[in-house]
Amino acid sequence: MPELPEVEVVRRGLAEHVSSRTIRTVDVLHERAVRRQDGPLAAALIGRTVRCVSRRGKYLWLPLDDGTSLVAHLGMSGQLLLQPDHAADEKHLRVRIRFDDDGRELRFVDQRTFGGLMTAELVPDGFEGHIPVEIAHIAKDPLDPSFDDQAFIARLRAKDTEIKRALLDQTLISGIGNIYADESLWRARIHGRRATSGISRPKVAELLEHVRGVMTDALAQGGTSFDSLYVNVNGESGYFDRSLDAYGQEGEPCRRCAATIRREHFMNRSSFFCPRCQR
DNA sequence: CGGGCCTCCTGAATGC
DNA sequence: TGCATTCAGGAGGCCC
Repeated sequence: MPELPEVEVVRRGLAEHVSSRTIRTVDVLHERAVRRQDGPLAAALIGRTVRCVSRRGKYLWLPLDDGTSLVAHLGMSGQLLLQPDHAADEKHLRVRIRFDDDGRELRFVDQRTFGGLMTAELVPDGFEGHIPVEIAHIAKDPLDPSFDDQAFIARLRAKDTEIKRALLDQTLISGIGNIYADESLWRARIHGRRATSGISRPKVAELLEHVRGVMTDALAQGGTSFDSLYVNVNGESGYFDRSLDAYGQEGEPCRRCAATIRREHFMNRSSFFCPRCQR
């Protein structure tokens, strides 16, 4: 389940291996893997040179030499792999991109097909930088140096919703999924169903610091548990290697107070929390 | 307009 | 043992 830290690990791996390379062929093996695309993906990509690899929240994009970009979202089970041309196709290989050189090919592999690729024009984003127009509505993520803490705190407190819903709202703050939402709320000792409007500014600021803390911790572990040389990035294996305090810990003692971690249904998924620490 | 529910999908885990 | 059901969840779309 790739969230911001896992996607950042992928970004770093890709940046090292696909920057400055020119695309020669594109094979789409599963139509669903291409989203919101105007015309064939191949037509938009062949002959283009990759400048670098950027990320916002859970979205990745490769700026190209014609002012467009190749945008990727891993969804639930997506992987971007760099493989030798002769390597056997993965069972869920969806898109194959070969370059105009002897290096490895880029493969988009996705079992559940919740992820996808598309091309999008780059549009100016603030004072510097550009962003694909299709994801311009995605908020900055908390590891972005230009993330505005005070604006985030004000917007969150003005919302009429529950705090966990707000953390998962990618137009308010991006990069947080179910796992990091639960972990951040546990660290901040806040129940996910608390009303955003009822949480003080300092408490929201503290929660934001816990979001950054858990992501930074995960990124440090992700960096060591993945082999960046091969970019065999698998969100699930990284997640299982991580030590979690709340998510998936139903029935286990809370590491802080020893109360039993509980699980509740929330938004058609699960929430894990400590009933004593998180009132 | 915005909150919040529904849906897409496949394979592992669970139930009987 | 085997078949059927449940569960996992990111985010666009849609309803109210």
